[in-house]
Amino acid sequence: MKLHHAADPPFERLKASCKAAGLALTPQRVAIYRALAESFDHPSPEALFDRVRPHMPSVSLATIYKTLETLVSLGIASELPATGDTKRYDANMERHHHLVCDNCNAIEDFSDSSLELKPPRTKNGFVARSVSVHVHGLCRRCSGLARA
Amino acid sequence: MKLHHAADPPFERLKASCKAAGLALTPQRVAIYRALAESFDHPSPEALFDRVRPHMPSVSLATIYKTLETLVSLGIASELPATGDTKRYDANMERHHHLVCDNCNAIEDFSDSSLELKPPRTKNGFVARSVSVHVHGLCRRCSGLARA
DNA sequence: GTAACTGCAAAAACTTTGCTGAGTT
DNA sequence: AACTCAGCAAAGTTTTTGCAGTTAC
Repeated sequence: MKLHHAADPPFERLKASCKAAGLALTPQRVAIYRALAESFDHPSPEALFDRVRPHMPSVSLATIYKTLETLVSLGIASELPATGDTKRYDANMERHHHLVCDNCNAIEDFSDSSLELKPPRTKNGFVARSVSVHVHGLCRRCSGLARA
Repeated sequence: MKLHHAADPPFERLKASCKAAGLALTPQRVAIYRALAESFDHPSPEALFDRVRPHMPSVSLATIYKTLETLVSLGIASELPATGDTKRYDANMERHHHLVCDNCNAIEDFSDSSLELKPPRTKNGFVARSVSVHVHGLCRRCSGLARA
């Protein structure tokens, strides 16, 4: 199946971003960005590695790290503030917030108009640019386990 | 000077928590918790190590790590969600939010009634317990540098 | 006195870097 | 053809672990 045609938003987005920055559009970047864009659990580099490998067995973990850094610098992915041992990434650049499981460290997106915030502003010399909300608690699975 | 008398809230808090949990009140725990409670920049383990060492030259970094984990399990400190290479801790357990500098990774506390949030609730199987807000931007120093 | 804790050093886990052959433009 | 990039392996950080002597209770 042919996936790299025009109606492939992640591919087009990556292509445009690379072109604008003068970077090569390599198969690794395509595969890694696609895997990230299709993930909704904010994967660690290692998790992304495991998802890309089936499609591209030769890929290396070092390339995952380098590529994630590249995607962040292109502005099409971000590193999430997270607790725990590894970095976590997200390709969803729209405004959204996070549900963080304090037990298993899973992170899911959510949007909630009751949590809409006033626009960032200046505070005490600090120049605000964006706001993110973390709701901590227990995810469905862990809260179920806790009850069992 | 005598610091361990009754009018020493951090010491009393730690003492009570240790007693309740059946843990020993060691000089290391006292020094580390005190250093954390007196810090307002959400130090990394390494930074805390540097602050404790002048008072207790024999302390080891491994003890800092173990003690921070203990303080979190006692509920008198927390690990912050953070980007970057190291963990960050906070002994301020009151509701407050964070200003995160995207340039130097400094984290400062702030409270703002305009950011007061509705109480946590259940969402899609997720059981919410607390909410934290991260305002990203540039701290006074970095925004000043950016302008210079 | 007993149980728990610290410091040390080694190990493990995570991330970055330098280099060379290969791929993109 | 020039330049950039991926993969490998080694190095660098950060964090955890095991153990023996020491300390708190």
